[in-house]
Amino acid sequence: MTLTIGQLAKAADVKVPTIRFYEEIGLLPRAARTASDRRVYDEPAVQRLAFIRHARQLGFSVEAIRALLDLSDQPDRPCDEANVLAAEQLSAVETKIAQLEVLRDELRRMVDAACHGRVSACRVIEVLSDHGHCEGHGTPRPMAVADA
Amino acid sequence: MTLTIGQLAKAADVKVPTIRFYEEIGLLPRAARTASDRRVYDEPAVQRLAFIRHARQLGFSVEAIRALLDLSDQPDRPCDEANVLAAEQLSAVETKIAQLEVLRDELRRMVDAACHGRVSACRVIEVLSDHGHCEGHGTPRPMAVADA
DNA sequence: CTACATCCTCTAGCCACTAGAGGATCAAGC
DNA sequence: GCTTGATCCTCTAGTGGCTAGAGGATGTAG
Repeated sequence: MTLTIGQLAKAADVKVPTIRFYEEIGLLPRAARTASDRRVYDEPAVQRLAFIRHARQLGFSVEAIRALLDLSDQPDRPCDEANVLAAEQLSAVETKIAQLEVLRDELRRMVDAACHGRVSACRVIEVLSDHGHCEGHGTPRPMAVADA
Repeated sequence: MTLTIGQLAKAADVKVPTIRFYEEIGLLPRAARTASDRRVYDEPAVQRLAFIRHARQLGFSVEAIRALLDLSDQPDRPCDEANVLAAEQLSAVETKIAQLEVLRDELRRMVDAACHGRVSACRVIEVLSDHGHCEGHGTPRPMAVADA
C-alpha cells in the first residue's frame, strides 16, 4: 500500500509543503518517485513523520530530532543520549515557563491597575515607560521553545 | 547633552544594530546626524528606547509596540486601547504558559520513565513514536510570545 | 601619527516553516 | 475523448526580530 504526499500529510497531520521541507533538510529520506515525478510513500514513512511531528509538538529543535531519529535508526545503541536530549528539553521548557510567569505577573499588575481615563494618566503606558515599576526580574536568556 | 548611538545603546541596554533596526522599521524616528553622518540622540530618545525595550521584554510584538508608542505620543486620547493591548498580551502569555505546562508534563513523564538500556527499549524513543502515549492535549494554536 | 574604537551602509543568515507563481499530471464525470 | 478541478511539481520570497559580518570612513587617546 503506497501513499501520495497528500495522503501522507493527512495520515500524519502535517502540511504538504512541510513534508517537502523535511525532505530537503534531511529529516525524511528522499522519497521514491513515480514515472511522472510524484513522491511515493509507505507505512514506515508515516511512522517517521509522526515521530517528527510529535517531537516538534514537544518543542524539540530540528537538530535534536535529527539526533533522536539517528538513535531510533540504531536500536542497539545505548539510549543515554536520548535521555539526555529529553532532559534538556524538559529543562528548557521549565525555564521558559518560569520566565513567562514573571512576565505574566508583571502584565497582571499592569492590567489590574488599568485606568479608564486619558493616556496621560494611563498605568499601562506609565509602567512601560518606567522599568522601575516592575519587580526586579533577573537576566533571562533566550531559550528556544516551540510555539505549538 | 547629546549621545552617540553607542552611548544610547548603553543607556537603554540595547545593542547598537538593534537601534538602527528600530529606526529602519519606524519604531524610532530618523535620528539627526552630524556632519560626518553619525547619528545623534537626546534624552527623550533614551526614554523611547527604554519603553520599547521594556515592552519587548514583556513579549509585546513590534506591531503592538507601535500602537502603544502612538498612544503615548497622544496623551489626550483615552487609554482604553492601551488597556486592551495589555490585556491581550496577558492572555497570550497565559495561553502560552498553559501550553508549555502540557508539554512539561509530557516531557516529565517521558524523562521519569527513562530506561538505561538500549534504544530498542527506550521509553523516550517509544513515546515519541507513539502519540497515543500522551494524555490528549487539545489543538494548541501558535501564539507569539517573546523568548526573553 | 599611529593605533584602535566606533561609526557608517549593505547584504546575508537565523528558525521552522508558509505562501504563491507558473506549470504538469491525475481522477471523475459526461 | 474531453473538460474540470484537485493534486502534484519546482522555485523564489516572505515571516519576526533581530544578529553577524564585509568593507570602509571617522573619531579619540597616547
